[in-house]
Amino acid sequence: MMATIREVAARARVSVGTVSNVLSGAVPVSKRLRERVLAVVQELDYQPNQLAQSLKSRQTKMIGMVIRDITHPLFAPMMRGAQDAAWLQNYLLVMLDSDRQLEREQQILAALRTRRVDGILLAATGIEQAHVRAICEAGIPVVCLERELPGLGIDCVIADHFEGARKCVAHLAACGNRSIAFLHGDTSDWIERERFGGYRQGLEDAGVEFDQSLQAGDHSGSDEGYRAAAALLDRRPRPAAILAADATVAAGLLRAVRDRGLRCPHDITIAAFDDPFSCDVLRPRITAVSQPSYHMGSKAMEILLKRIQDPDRRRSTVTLETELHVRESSACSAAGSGAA
Amino acid sequence: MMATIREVAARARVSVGTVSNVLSGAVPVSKRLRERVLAVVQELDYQPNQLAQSLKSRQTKMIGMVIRDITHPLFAPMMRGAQDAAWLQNYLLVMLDSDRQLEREQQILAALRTRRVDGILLAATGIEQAHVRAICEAGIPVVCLERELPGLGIDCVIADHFEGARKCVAHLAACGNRSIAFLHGDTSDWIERERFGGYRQGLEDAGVEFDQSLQAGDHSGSDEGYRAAAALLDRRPRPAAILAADATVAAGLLRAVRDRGLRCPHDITIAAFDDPFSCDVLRPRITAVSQPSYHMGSKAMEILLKRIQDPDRRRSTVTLETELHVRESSACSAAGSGAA
DNA sequence: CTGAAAGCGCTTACAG
DNA sequence: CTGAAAGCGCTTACAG
Repeated sequence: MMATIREVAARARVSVGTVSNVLSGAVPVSKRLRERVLAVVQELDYQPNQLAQSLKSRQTKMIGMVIRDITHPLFAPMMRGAQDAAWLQNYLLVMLDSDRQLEREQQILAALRTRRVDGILLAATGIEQAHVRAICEAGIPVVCLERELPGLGIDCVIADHFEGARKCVAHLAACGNRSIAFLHGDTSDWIERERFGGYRQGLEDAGVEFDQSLQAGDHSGSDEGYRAAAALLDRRPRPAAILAADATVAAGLLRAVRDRGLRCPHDITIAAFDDPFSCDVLRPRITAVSQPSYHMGSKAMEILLKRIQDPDRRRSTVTLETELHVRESSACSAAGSGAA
Repeated sequence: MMATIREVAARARVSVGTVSNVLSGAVPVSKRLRERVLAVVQELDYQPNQLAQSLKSRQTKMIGMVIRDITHPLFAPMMRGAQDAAWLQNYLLVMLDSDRQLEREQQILAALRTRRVDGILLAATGIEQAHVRAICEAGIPVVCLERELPGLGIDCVIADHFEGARKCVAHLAACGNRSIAFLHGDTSDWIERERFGGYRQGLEDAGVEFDQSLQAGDHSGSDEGYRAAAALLDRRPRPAAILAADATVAAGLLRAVRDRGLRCPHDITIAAFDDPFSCDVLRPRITAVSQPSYHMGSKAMEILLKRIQDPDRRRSTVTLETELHVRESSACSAAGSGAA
């Protein structure tokens, strides 16, 4: 169906080597032959078979990106960033969705390996598992997104959750909120712990004493968040502000606020991580600390491509700043009612 | 770095053919040799090079899916559906995002072609362009999602927008709404015209005369929707219900409703296409006619794989039913206040 | 400048 | 059952 280099060569009455030389440009070819070859290429709509090229050159110019959950809004910009950075250097980014299933993730990694992708970007789940180790040991460069990986000696790109939380608390405090509660998500997660650490730092910076009774929750999930938020909201005196540690508990928080007929920010100030409600039509819009997803994706790709160039490069972890989006849910005169 | 079949053969003291036979299972191999081979395979963590396999077998077991805008919520379930259907038949689905840029789409298609994917799923933009034709002529099976393609003779999977609109209007009418307005999106788009057609059919079914003054708008976009919706809302008497033709004008509609302090569904009933605000925390939740994205993806993949098996198969267009999600924005006693 | 040949890592008839 | 050989579609020294 598709023309091969041999057919092109035959039709142009040259050797296949010459066709290859014309196309690659690596070796000079006389104008006469070059034009004859190009004419035939055009005529046959010849496209070199990259499989064969890759077999020789030992590179596929293809990067795989494994996404834990393609429906999660965090990842769309990340994929964009990675893809844009890949194009700049003539790599094709292929995206795979593991749907939070470890087994699928494993199959995907195996499939990428057997197809000899030049590198892999991991925004996945089971990143500490043996199958990732196998990939690394097979010599395929890997860059991990979102969290650091212990032991595998691979590059990572993460967001500065600690500092993000600190900045957010500073903002809340600057608005005059003294009793600032923390609505926990999954407390066993590194990211959550960083955020909590930054929260405490923020309190300290603001000269507010940490109050154990202003903490609630220890699991992710909208219902979990709802229950924990209810406990905080029903406390007397009610906290002035609540910082939700992840998007799922923030959703629960919002429901709890509404169920009580509380108005935000009038009765309660709210902020959350991960910009949970990208939904523009929601009112009030929620103040959020978001990860720089696009930048994380592009940065990770840049690092990956550098490592492909130079496998002995020093391993690095890049920490990128989060962004604080001040919106109506924490509006106050001190900070401006900044609707972005 | 990665072991080759030759190294395995040498180490197991057999021929490469024998290794291949053991691994493929196509030809019986004595137990003794098989075990020796498998032991070495294990020891070296040998993974066959799919590039070489594909070169021989002329199939890559890889399907490419081109997505117009990976950030658009419509596509996530579609990708999931396609991926699940692909795995079932041992194909790897790779997803590519064209970011609504025709040039990028073109590059992606070229990249997929040169990598000899076995088939392509298209949820793209410039599908009438020459570069798609080139793909088809190169003999790569293509299935198109969302809308039919003229002339190329390829399979398509689309949603029944006409019937979706008709059902929705039937619901609105059953709730007692007589004056049902239509907020147009991009009137040059086939999908929009289908929806409008279904709307008119629905009115007719309900015995309501079509009223030209209950139409507004002719472009997509939140601001465009806002303006057109404002015109409808400021009309006296105000329409009882408004059906928004796409997600962007629906967003504008919502803003216009709020700006006027109108309460929904008390003052006005609202419904929209494409389930625009997946955002669970939005109140009221909006009644919506959604495309069966997951099913569209899986169906398209099934058709594609069938065509790969049998290139001479009869061309088909599959039309799938939309889903009507009745929610608070159109709550009424007649239809139940059905929060799904 | 141009062509013949070897080789990338596999699979698959074909002998033995 | 097993191995030697040809071939998938390319690229790249190496002669000429």
